[in-house]
Amino acid sequence: MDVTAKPEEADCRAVSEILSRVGDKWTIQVVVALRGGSQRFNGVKRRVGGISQQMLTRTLKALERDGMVERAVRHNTPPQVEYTLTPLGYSLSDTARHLAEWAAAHHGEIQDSRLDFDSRHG
Amino acid sequence: MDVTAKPEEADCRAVSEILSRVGDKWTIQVVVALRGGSQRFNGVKRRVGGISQQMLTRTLKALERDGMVERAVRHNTPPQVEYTLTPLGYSLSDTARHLAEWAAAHHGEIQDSRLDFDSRHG
DNA sequence: CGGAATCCTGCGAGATACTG
DNA sequence: CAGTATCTCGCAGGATTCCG
Repeated sequence: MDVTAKPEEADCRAVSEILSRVGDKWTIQVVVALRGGSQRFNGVKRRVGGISQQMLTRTLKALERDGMVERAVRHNTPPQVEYTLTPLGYSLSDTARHLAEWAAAHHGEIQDSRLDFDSRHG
Repeated sequence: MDVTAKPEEADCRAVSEILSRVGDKWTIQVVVALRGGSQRFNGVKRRVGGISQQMLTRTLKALERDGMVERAVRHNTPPQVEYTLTPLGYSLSDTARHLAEWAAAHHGEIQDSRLDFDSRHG
């Protein structure tokens, strides 16, 4: 964050920073999937649904790097890896909840506006 | 929104829905740029900084379609087009503020976690 | 000034196959 | 089970040019 920037500009950059990090297709869904508690790799995969192993691997690694999830390995056969949300990860999921509430509250308005717009234009 | 889905799943889908709509590179920045009041096309362009006319045109049109901004045309020479945030657009910018606060609060933690992670791995 | 039309590019992300 | 390694493709988004 640039301390010399004006508050509003800082806000703007901050938001776009998180969005570019968190606004991808899977990150939030994975975080939400982990809210209930620790999950193993394929457990998360099942919960998210539609995600490829590759994207899940990437997403989890990125989240681990950012301190959002913790990775615990048990060296058995078959191997087990548990993923757990950190407090930071939880706080992100709370923010996500806020987004979800906004979406639920205004989804109808948006749909209507689109229909109206589309009917007026071609 | 699917009413038959469980609450958590609904949340999850709702979040990813908004994110896929609002999580692009420019939407939020344009909304934030309009918080101060009505702006003309190139005014917004200057405020956002780094955006191409094409992307600004697209972003504004999408926001108009969703009922987030209003477009008012004055047929003079030179032509003038004013863009204004609707109440719905304002409410989105408030949600964005929330995201910004989260980012500001945890940016340091994330940075530290990344440095730590990168030093332990390659 | 405020766009529309066109071209071009990199990256997000899916599918598949292989490994420990 | 939990990954890694390629290969591929679509599309977000940049640059440039043209129009009323």
